[in-house]
Amino acid sequence: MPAADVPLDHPHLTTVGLLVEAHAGLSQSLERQLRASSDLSIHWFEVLLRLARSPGERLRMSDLAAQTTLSTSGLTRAVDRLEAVGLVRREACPEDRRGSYAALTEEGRDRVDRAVPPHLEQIGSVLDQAFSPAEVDELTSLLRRLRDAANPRAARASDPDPQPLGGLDQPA
Amino acid sequence: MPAADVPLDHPHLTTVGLLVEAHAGLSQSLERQLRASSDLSIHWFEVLLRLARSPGERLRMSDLAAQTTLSTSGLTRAVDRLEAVGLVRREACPEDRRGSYAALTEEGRDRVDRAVPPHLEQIGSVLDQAFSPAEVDELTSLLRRLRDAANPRAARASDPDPQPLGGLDQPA
DNA sequence: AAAGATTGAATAATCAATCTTT
DNA sequence: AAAGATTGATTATTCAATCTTT
Repeated sequence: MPAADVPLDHPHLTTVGLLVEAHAGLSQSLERQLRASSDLSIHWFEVLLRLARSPGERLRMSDLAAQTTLSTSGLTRAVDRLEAVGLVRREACPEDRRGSYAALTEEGRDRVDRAVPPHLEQIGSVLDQAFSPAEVDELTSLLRRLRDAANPRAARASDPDPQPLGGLDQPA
Repeated sequence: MPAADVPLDHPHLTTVGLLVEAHAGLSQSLERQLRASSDLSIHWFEVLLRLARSPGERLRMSDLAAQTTLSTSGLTRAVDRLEAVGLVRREACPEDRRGSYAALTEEGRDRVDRAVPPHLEQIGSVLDQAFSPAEVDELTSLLRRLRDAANPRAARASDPDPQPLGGLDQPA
């Protein structure tokens, strides 16, 4: 017999369920858009964007892995494929010869540059449909705190400047 | 040369990035917990939970697919595996013989019942660490609207009772 | 011996094609 | 012919093991 006291409809299960559904829905819709406009998967776009934002448009393999959803081996394969189509190039790492950089090629940079505007348009259309600008900010702030609580590692890996809130002085 | 006017750091990219990171971080942490306490993957748990919440503890394959992140073929394989370990059973569908039900077995029901409490504890510990109760409600409401905007199909598939906010009368 | 990165083997997810029933 | 579900082939992801450098 089903245990009557197991809270199958606890609100926290709903919260997590909605996070999963929101993520899945948005990912699918963005993937479709990126595929159609720029022939990129959402994962490829994510990798290229992270590189484009990094100094020298390159990043150590392990740092790049920490900034994406991929394991280090998963990232190795992804970069293999990106390299095979000429969007990314591996570069040797002079100061630590164990290491390796993934660097954007000119073609890779070009592809992100062209992919970003229609991508932003799509994101904007979803967010504008659902929220006021203030609510987008509110959502962003809540998601950042959730991310920090659930995944302290990624919190450090990305977000070079967490929150320009002022007031917190010396970096310790 | 890098196009100077491409907004690589547009706030909307950050919002989406945080959604992805929050989802990945929470999923990983919940997966670890479920694996350790109940030997279930987060996907299996999700499937079993959806079934446990459904009338008769069963659901048509396609409805179940619509409520999860899986495609119909992905769900077929997942149910194959769940059936192989005895947590789910397929049942014929009398009123439409093309169809098929996935139904919880007694053992399956037992597994969810035992998995839910420690799972809720883990979710609670993350949410309580990051938010006040009012903020959890705020986040939930924002996520629901985002989900509805990004994925109208899932919005209908799950959530039998969207929001007990009152005021909106006839279902039309 | 530990860190950075890669590889082999195993697992899981998808698309397109197929089969049955409506 | 369309809907529900499954299967074959392909692709992607992970874990554990390996190799090189520190």
